[in-house]
Amino acid sequence: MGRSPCCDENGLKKGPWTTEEDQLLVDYIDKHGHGSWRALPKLAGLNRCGKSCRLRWTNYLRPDIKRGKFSEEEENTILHLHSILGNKWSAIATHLSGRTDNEIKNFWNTHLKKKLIQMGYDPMTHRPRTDLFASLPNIIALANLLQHHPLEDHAVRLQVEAAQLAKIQYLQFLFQSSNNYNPMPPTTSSNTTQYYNNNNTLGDLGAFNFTDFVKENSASAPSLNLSNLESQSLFSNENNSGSQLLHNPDHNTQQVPFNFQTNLNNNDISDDINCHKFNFDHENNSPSSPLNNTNILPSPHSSSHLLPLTEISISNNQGDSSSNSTNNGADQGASSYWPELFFEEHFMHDIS
DNA sequence: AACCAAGTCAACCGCTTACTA
DNA sequence: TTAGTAAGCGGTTGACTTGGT
Repeated sequence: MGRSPCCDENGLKKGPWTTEEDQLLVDYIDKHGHGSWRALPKLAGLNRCGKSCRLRWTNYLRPDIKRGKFSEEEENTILHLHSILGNKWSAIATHLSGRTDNEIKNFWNTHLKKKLIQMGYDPMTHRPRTDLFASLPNIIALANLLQHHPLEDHAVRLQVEAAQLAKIQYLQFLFQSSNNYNPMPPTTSSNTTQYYNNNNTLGDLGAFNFTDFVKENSASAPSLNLSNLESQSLFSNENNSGSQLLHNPDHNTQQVPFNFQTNLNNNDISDDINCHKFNFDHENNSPSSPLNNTNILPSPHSSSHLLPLTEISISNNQGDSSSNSTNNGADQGASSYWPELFFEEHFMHDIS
């Protein structure tokens, strides 16, 4: 496939558009429509490349563009859709009338991403961040707190939690580095849980004996006992509500966060997305998203402001052009099966 | 008032897919 | 089937703005 020639040639103008150029473009499109973008600049009397004209029109001059601050509702919608679609800005934009993909992308990068990070959540997976470096600001804040309010109960408790977090993080690191961790579903036929490397073979540790691990650690972590784990269905195929795993022998399906699992054979997934249960899972006490607890997400029944999600495809995106640079959030959510369960809130509380 | 750092956002770049001859 | 072109997309850049010192 050849690349379209770039506009550097012929000394075409680049950079910010003037009002005169805008007017020329608007006038031309009003009269003739855009037709071929490549041919448009000459016909419209613009010293720009067609691509530049198209961008200017679609991102700025189009009459149906809504400008100005994003409303709270729009913000919620973006968060909601991003948790499902990842960085599919154009797909997200189709559900926010008047907003362009570029605008949404900018808004995400400058506002929403930071917001999630500040709340301690990974903006790509929309899940609590479990890496030590992500927790570092909290630990530092804790240290400062202790300096100013030494030995307060709350501060002491936080300190203990921070120390435990560091320990757990170290454990996780050991497992991952030993196994070249790959989130194949753990086998449930016995208490021996096997972990696989990228070739779907056992990693260096071979079969990791979860039972032994639990026994060894249950003294310091009360929730780490098998009956607890079983009752919480962590290792059951049923009711994996906190982080649902899509079991599929061909390994092409992905784990989708927030209990979201769409029927891949169904083109219209709007019902799945709009009506899916995104709320905090009280039964298992396992929040799977920052949005669950904080009501940032619109409730499934109040999402009437969402346009139908009829064009969204959550198929295997391996061949998608957008996959060349960064994974979308849903993809990344699939990359950590049990460690994330392991670090669920009840675990963290008990282990501290 | 001047400087600097951080934030914002329009525009560009480079890639991909779709379409067509 | 192949190659060229058009258009769409997401990431990145850089000019501009804002706020702090």
